[in-house]
Amino acid sequence: MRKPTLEEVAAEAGVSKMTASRALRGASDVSKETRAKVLNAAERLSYVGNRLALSLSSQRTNLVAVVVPSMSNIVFPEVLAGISAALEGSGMQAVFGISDYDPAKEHAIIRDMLSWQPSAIIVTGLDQPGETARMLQSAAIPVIQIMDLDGTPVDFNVGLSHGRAGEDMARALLAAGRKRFGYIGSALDRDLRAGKRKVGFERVLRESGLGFVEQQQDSAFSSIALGKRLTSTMLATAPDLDCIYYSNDDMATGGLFACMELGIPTPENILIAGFNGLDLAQALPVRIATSRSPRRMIGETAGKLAREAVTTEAASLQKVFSFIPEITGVPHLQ
Amino acid sequence: MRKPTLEEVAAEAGVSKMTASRALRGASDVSKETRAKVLNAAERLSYVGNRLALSLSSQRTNLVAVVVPSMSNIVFPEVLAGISAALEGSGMQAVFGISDYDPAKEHAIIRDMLSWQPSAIIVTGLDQPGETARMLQSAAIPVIQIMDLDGTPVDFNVGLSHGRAGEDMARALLAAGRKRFGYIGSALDRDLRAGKRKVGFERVLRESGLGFVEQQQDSAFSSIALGKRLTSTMLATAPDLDCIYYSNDDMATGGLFACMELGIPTPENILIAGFNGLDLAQALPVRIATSRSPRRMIGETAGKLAREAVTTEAASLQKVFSFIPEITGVPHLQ
DNA sequence: ACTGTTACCGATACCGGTATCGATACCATC
DNA sequence: GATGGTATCGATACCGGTATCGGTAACAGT
Repeated sequence: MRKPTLEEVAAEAGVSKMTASRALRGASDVSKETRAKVLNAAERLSYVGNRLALSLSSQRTNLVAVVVPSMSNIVFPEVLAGISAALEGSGMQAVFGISDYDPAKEHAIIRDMLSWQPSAIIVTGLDQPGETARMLQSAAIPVIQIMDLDGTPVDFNVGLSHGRAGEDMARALLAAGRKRFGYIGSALDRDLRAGKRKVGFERVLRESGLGFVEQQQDSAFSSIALGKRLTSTMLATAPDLDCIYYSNDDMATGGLFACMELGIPTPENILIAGFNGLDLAQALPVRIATSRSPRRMIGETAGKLAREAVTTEAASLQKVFSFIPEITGVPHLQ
Repeated sequence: MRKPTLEEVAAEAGVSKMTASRALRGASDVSKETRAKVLNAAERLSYVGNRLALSLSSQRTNLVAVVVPSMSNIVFPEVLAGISAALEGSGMQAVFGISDYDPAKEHAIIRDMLSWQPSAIIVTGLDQPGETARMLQSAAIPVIQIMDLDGTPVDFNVGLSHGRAGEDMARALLAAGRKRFGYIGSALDRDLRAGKRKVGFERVLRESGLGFVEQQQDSAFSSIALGKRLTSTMLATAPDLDCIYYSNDDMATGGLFACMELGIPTPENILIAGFNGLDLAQALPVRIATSRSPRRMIGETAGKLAREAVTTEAASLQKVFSFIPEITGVPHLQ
């Protein structure tokens, strides 16, 4: 009652294992009649090939390992969908792992993934600890680091500069005439990219002799509810802000909802600014300012790169793919 | 420059391959000194085991294949996160695939997944075509079908009755005094569970001698933007509705935003009802009615089940796990 | 009739691990 | 000193495929 093996299919078809293998793979050295016999036998036994054996034997898995930090907002699922779409039809398969923004867990997951001998690996960010980076390096497969560009990649790099994204947003908001800034973030110790955006933002503020008038941070991960709560708190103590920069759109959306409930006109009194350009942010009854991160595009690019990197000579491929997020929803730019 | 094999580690440590294998796995038949030598050698060569070989040899992969239809809203990512969390520390690894609500693609993906000889497989829904169901059956591994309960499971079943969820929502809305219902959905031909909710909802309406006064459907997949657009259209031709049932919370949220922009008071004039109980829906400045689907819980249950099913005798395990979504946001029930 | 091609197929050796069984050394026991 | 038990290790045979090379048959050319 076990699953049939190639050997059994071959026996059923009255040929050798090797011939059966060739027939099923559509190799050329098989006569039409033999091929038909084998295909037929495989059909009868409802044979499903064993990729463990295939991969062990052929020394290539066509697996692409993907490690992302989170699945709790829509950003990384969209990246995964992009990767998955780019891989479709190539015979390659993505395998996902979630690190929960935990470097130790990330290390363990990457190690685990590598033991499956993937043909390429896609990891989020550039800030892996040295030990992890070394492990990636010695894996002898294409390593594609995504989302972030601020740092030194192991190999390939697809993403955007979050420092620059923060700077650009700050410049846009200053150009829109805002002066009294608040910042609301969450889990910045773990979401390093959000931290980089904040640093970039602050840098530009300082250049104009400004800074954050008020800050609120929480160790929990970002969510609409958290953004709403922190915003209410902040506005209670600092009602004279004219702009709040959030760690991302989820938090910003919460901020907008808080303003709506408090009856504070946005963007007139307070301009809400986030990051990501989520569909949600686009559909909101009141637009918020945001930087559209090309998440899907990053995923697709990374997936395409994985395809190419396993077939093409690595040296001939572009190493860095840089995207610049478009800023939308800043009133006077519209 | 290839990756070192167990053989090489053994040579480095001056023992046989078999002894090295035992030492690395922490088996008992190895002296402390030998074990140390092997561990040391493995460390020096930065050896990473080859799970292909391990799994092929030991005949168990500890892989859990997971097939979901979509990654474009937060629902399935949350399910995946639940599965992933439940598997953590068990030595089992989840492998995800996305079917895009396409039965043919689903069949291909499942076939592909099965070729990796997973220890268990989790698929979404109960409505796989016969061919697919047969393939699952003959895989001789635990099959866990999630999300839906309305149908005949192959093996294990974790989810909720969407028909009943639709009925319950209809009853709640009727009890709240609503009478003129609209329905707005999307891609019902593909998202069968949304269709089942609609059917259940309509069944209850009919029992009260009612029905949908107006319907809007689109072949595109659900999104906030689509919900917003369809709602605007519907309210233009049928402004006298007092309740709109949506295929899910994304669509409903779009509906709410449309009402806000049109200045229609909700829930006073129009009660917006969705499905899922997304965090978003909870945080909205105006609450919408929704059924909280236990997505994370379904994922965790399925993951836990996968763990147990591979170690425990299948016959001794509960086959069906039924969840009943809680309805929130219906005014007079609060 | 003999040789050379071509088309097709099978035997064998892997891929990198683990299961299993047997071998060896050492010690205690009678 | 012979016997038996225990601890430790290695040889061998797989797991289920594929790569590689060699063999056979059929046919064409001379």
